[in-house]
Formats: sequence, structure tokens, C-alpha cells
Amino acid sequence: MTLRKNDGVPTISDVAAGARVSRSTVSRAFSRPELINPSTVELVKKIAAGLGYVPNHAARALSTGLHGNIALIVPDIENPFFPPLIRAVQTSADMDGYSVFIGDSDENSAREIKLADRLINQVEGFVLASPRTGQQNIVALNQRRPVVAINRDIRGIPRVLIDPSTGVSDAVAHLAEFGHRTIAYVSGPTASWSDQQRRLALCRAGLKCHIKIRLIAAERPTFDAGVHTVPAVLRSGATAAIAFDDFMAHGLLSGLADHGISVPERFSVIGMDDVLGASTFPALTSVSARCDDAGRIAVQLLMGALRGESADTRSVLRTQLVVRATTGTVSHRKM
Amino acid sequence: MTLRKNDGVPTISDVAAGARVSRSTVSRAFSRPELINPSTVELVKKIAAGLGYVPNHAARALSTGLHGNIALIVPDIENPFFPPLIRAVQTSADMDGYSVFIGDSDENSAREIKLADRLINQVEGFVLASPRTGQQNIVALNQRRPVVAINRDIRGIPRVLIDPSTGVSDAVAHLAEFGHRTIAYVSGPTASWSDQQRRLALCRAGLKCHIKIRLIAAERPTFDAGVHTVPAVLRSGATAAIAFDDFMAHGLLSGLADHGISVPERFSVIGMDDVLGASTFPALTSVSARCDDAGRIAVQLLMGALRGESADTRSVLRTQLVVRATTGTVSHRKM
DNA sequence: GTGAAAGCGCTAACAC
DNA sequence: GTGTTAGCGCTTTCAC
Repeated sequence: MTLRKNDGVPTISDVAAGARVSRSTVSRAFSRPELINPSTVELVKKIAAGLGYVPNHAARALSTGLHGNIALIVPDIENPFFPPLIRAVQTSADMDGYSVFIGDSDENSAREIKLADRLINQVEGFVLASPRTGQQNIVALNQRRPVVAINRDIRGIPRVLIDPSTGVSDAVAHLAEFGHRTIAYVSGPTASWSDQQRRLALCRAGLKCHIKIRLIAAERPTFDAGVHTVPAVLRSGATAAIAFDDFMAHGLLSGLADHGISVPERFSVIGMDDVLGASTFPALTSVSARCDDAGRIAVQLLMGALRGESADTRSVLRTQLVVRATTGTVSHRKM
Repeated sequence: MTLRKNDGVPTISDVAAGARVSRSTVSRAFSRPELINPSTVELVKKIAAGLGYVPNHAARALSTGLHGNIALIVPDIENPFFPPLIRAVQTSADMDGYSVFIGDSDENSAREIKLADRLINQVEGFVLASPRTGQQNIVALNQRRPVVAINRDIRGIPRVLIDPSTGVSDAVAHLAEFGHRTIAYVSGPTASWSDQQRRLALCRAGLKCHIKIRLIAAERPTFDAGVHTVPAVLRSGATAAIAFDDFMAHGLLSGLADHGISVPERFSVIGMDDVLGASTFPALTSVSARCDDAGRIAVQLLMGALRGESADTRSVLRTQLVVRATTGTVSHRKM
């Protein structure tokens, strides 16, 4: 009965003693069993199982430099865009034998860095989802540990980008078919990569379909912002609106109802990200962002980077219009 | 220029060399600065900052046994019940200086155990949210590392329980005031602790208010299950339904609409967990579960357990009825 | 107040 | 095939 600090949890030495072999043999029985006599392996594993021995990752990491962990940092776990992504990252990482740290930066650049610093010595690499911090910080981090960015286009950093253009252009075409000629874009945080992409895609699609795009700026992408922005949207002369995200779209729906304007009869609305599913009324037509794919691919890229592969991959995910019930034929009555 | 494995990331030795002190001094400058000459501390910290040195938790853990990590295991990250909880856990843990591993068990007992085993040597303790695994597994885990359970009532395991009874009894009283006399409960997974609690609370409230409760069993708590269960609900003679969760309630809403039954004029519906907010139509009356509080308190309990405090705390959170638009005066017309 | 040395649990040459 | 040894980055007696 040795007295040890690591109370209760058996170590490699305990197994070695039990199996009457050296510690290296135990180590190899787990990490490289092919080097060892099968009967020895079996014996070791039996003893280990009996003792409830599980290899200590932290200790292993100290000698190998491999922790078997990755970190995922997101700006806001509660934003419904992220849970599917988190889940996909966790599941994919698990299949590759990695555990995942989760960090919520609370939309805050400094916290993002702080979390990354805290974790840097326990992880093989990082997945930064929609990072809020400056490019130079990401590049610096990448010099210490491989980084994969989601929705941030930085040369030299493997990245997966959700490209709104296909979905948005389908959305515009869809509205054009219904006879709409002027569409309002209710923007999100204008500084964000996502908003820029969406705005750009929309303008391009508008040009192609000969549709006028009116930009309506809203500060924060919230339900309330959507509600409050309705008068401006109506003033713009648009007969349809595409919102930066589903929450704003939902707010628009509510604000329009307050103004007595029925959707889709007198006004059409399209959201983005498709995180509300069919739960709004009427069920919201939206551009789906496939955030789970983004997570899965991010892990693939990270695994590639860990194997020392191509350092500058740029994976672009297309989006897709999901038509539900908030879009319809343009109303020609004056509003 | 020493060649080292831990490429790029500075170690305590680098700082020691830079500051021309011993490694122990650097160590103490970070962990026990009061033992050290303030000017030395300052020097060391300056050098460390310049090098970008961050103490290596994994290495520290090897000698102290303290990793500065906890693990959070949930059955399904995408279930909107959990993101607020995850966020609260991460934020609280961070304030106590802990990083958090996230694991998604996919509603699967075996995966729950597998995740816990993988992590056991890297964490101080576990938060198990709505664990799906057997009680004996949880108890066994708790013998190796402190465990806090959420929504699982096991003696000897610190736990935080979301008690539906206040919210549910308010819900029943609310319906009773509107004249309802028979209420259907559309159940979730009958084996789950949550469903048992909710059913029980409902029956008790029914007794108190002289309301008949009809149990309608549904397998999985999904939107579709809610839709399909509508005929049975109507057959039961109930004029209102309380669903196991908001998704089923939302399904009921949709199914009722399909049957041409308007809500709340001819039928009232109440959900649980309040995860859909006001996004349904009509906006769903629901019993709010305050999952973020549960996460925060779970971390508090875990921190207590780590300090060796009271091993058998049982923290009960009350719930609250949020009245929106799906409840109203009972219709006396025959349906 | 600071340094030297041992050891946390494990892996990885290098022997045999 | 298996054991011996050194060392991963850090903390922690024990000296001085």
C-alpha cells in the first residue's frame, strides 16, 4: 500500500507491478501493442482493467507533446448558429480521438485571446468560430498552434467560409419571380465579415436580376432591431426584405403585423441562417447556413494541419434557400 | 538556440534564463509571489510577458494533481435547453480559473461513460447535465472525481434539480381560472427523471385544483410527436394540453391548426422549458426552466466539492409560468 | 529570498 | 520482446 498523491487513480506503475513487467511494457501494450508479445499485452490489459487504469493524458502529453485535445472558441454559445457547429466539432473530434475545450468569448476580442492563452499548452490546435479578434492575433496564435478559422478569411490560415452568395442569389431570384422589384436588406453588424459577405452577395444578385436593393442599417442583430426597423423598411419602397439573420427577420414579421401588414400577401420576408426552423408564423423562408458542416470540415482541416498538410486551405460552403411561407406574389396595391 | 520539442512555446526555463534566476523563482513568482522579493517578481513577470510565457497547466497538473479543468457532459448540445447551461458553466468556471471540456453524449449512456473516462485524468471534476447513464456509473465516477449532477436526484451526489412543481401548478391554476376542467399531459420519455417530475407535479396540481389530468404517452419529445398526438389529445376530452417540452407543444399547435382548431379560442396549449421564446404563433405560454441558473449553481457546487465541502447538497430551482398567447377561456362548444 | 534536486506519470531512445 | 534510463515543464521540500 503505497501512499500517493494521485489518490485512488492507478498509474502505469501499479499496472506494471501487478503484471510483473516494466512500466515501458505497459506503456507499449497500450500505445504500440504490435511491438509486444500478444500474451503479454493481454495480461497487461487484464490487470489494467482490473485496476481501472486509464492512461493519463496530461502525463503522456508532457513527453509526447500530444495532448489529444483541441479548443473551440465561439463568440456566443447561445446564438443558435453555434450549437450545431459545436456539436459537429465535438463529434468529429471525438472520432479522431480528440477531446474538446469549449470557450465562449462573449463577442469580446480580449476574452478570445485570454481563452486561447489559457488553453494553448493543453491543446494541439484551435478552431476559432467567427473570431472577433484582430487578424494579427489570429496569425500570432497560428504560429504557436495550428488554427482553423470559421467565417474569417485570412491568408495562410486554413479556413472554412460560409458563402451566402448561392442562397442569397436564389432568394433574390425567388422574389423576382414573385414580381418584386425593390428589396430591402436589413443589415447586421456592418463591421462583421458575415454582414459584408451577405450585403455584397445581395447587391450582386440584385444587379443580375435587375432588382433594386435598399440598405437599411440596424445596429445589433436582434428581434427588437427587426421590429424597430420596419418603418424604415416600408419607407424605402421595398416590397420584400431580406434580413441579416432569422431573429431580425422574425422581428420584421412581428413589426409588420403591428402595422397591419400581412405576410406574405402584402410583404415578403426572408431570413438567414435558418435557425428558427418552421417555428415562426408564418413559417420563415430562410437561407440555410449549414453550420454543422462548417464544424465538421473545420475539424478535418485542423487534423490536416496537425499532420503538417497544406497550410492555406480555403473551404467554401454554399448556402441554400429554404422556401417556407413568408414569401409570395408582390402586392401592387399602394401601401 | 536550443532545439526543443515544444516548438515555439516558451517554458519556465526560458523565463528563468531571461531573468537570470532559477526556475523555482519563476515558478514562485507566478504561484506564490508573496514569498519572493517584489522587484524579482516584477522582473520575472516582465520577462515572461515579453516572451509570451503562459504557465503550462498540463505540466503543473503532473506535480500538483490540479489541472484547472472541469468537464461538462450533456446529452444533446443542439437541444435549446442546453446552450444557456453550457454558457453559464463555461462563464462561471472561467471566473474560478477553470477551463471546460464539452462532451455530447448523443443521449447515449455508453458514450457518456466513454467521454468521462477519456477526460478523467485531465479534469478536477464533472458536471453531468441530465445524465442518461445508470446511477451506479455516476456513483462510481464520483468516487474518482467529484461529480455534480443536473436533473438527476442521487443521494450522495451534489445535484441541482429543476423542480417543475411551482411552474406546473401555476400553469394548472392558470388554466383552471380560464374554466378548463380536463387537461391532457403529453408526456416525454417516460423513463426520464424530468418527465416523472413533471407528470407528478401535474397530477398533484390537478388534485389541488380539482382538474382531471389525462396522460397521453408520446415516445420522443419532438415536433412530429406533438403533431401526431393531437387526435389522442382531442379524444381524451381535454380542453387544454400541457406538453413535456416546447417542441411537442409547438407540434400540438401545428396539429391543432391542421384540424381546424384555433388556439387559444377552442383549445389551450402550454409548453415547458420556454426555449422557443415568443417565436411560435400564437406565442407559446410555457413553464420556464432557468437552465442558466442550473449551470451556474452546478459549478458552485463543484467548486465546493473540490474544496472538500458538503458532499450531499441538493439545490432545487423553482420554475415559473410565462403567460403568452396560447391559453384562454375554455370553449364550451362541443368539439 | 533564492537555488538545487527530486519527482509527478508517461514515452522514447537505447540496450540487451 | 522487454527492461533501463533520461527527460517532458512544473512544483516543492530542503538547504543555504
